Amino acid sequence: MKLATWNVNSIKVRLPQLVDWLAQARPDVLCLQELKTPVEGYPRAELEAAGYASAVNGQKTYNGVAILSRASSSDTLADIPGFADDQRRVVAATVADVRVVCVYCPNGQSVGSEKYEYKLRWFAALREYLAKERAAHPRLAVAGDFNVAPEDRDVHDPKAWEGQVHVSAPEREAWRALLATGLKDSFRLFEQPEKTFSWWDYRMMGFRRNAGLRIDHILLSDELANRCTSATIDKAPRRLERPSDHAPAVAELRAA
DNA sequence: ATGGCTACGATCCGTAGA
Repeated sequence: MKLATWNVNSIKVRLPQLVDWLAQARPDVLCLQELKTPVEGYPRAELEAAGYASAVNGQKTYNGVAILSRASSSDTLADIPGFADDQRRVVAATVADVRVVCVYCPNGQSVGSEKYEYKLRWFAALREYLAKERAAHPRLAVAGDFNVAPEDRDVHDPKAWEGQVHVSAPEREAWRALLATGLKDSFRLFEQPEKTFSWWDYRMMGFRRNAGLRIDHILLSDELANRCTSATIDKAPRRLERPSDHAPAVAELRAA
């Protein structure tokens, strides 16, 4: 099974690139973030024509997530149960024998801001929810835009970013608390090239300078981590005209 | 130089992203 995640920064703008990428990469499951459209505007028919079913949790203008799958999905769940939130950031579904949770974690704006406090509250709620998913599903994958660079090697310029949002100690602690529910960062199961990132600022020629962060992740329960044969970031879509500022992360699992 | 793009929905600027 090939699992992927991609923050597309508007599914309407990126639909042609998305359809091309699906045809070329042929993931079995793709988690999408920042759809920026309500479910009524979601291009379900176009993606069905491309061979993919969709579980969608949409919202006008902001946020919005979906799980695309070649096989049909079941037991779809929108949002974090019991966490009052008007931002559509989570959708979960079961595909074949794998429970998939797609997340668009809050940005946090700046350390100490109201949005930062929201980010930390949100991560605490996500952790409680994932602990339950993990207890119910030994084969669990959690994929998305986490808006956290877990370690300094996930940051192009750790000195410049020190203490900033995406790398601050409380955010990294919240990240480790997610892993402590029984999940592994698939990317770090393998030797990786240095300075591999998943997001680059649109400004200041961020991509050309490889001034990026690794903030898009695929977490796997132990059972799936044991089946994982590769974990990569596909930079090709970031090179296109009018790209998303994020690149897809991909993890491959061998059959059980 | 604390800006610089990009998307959106409101209008020709403000909000948000990271």
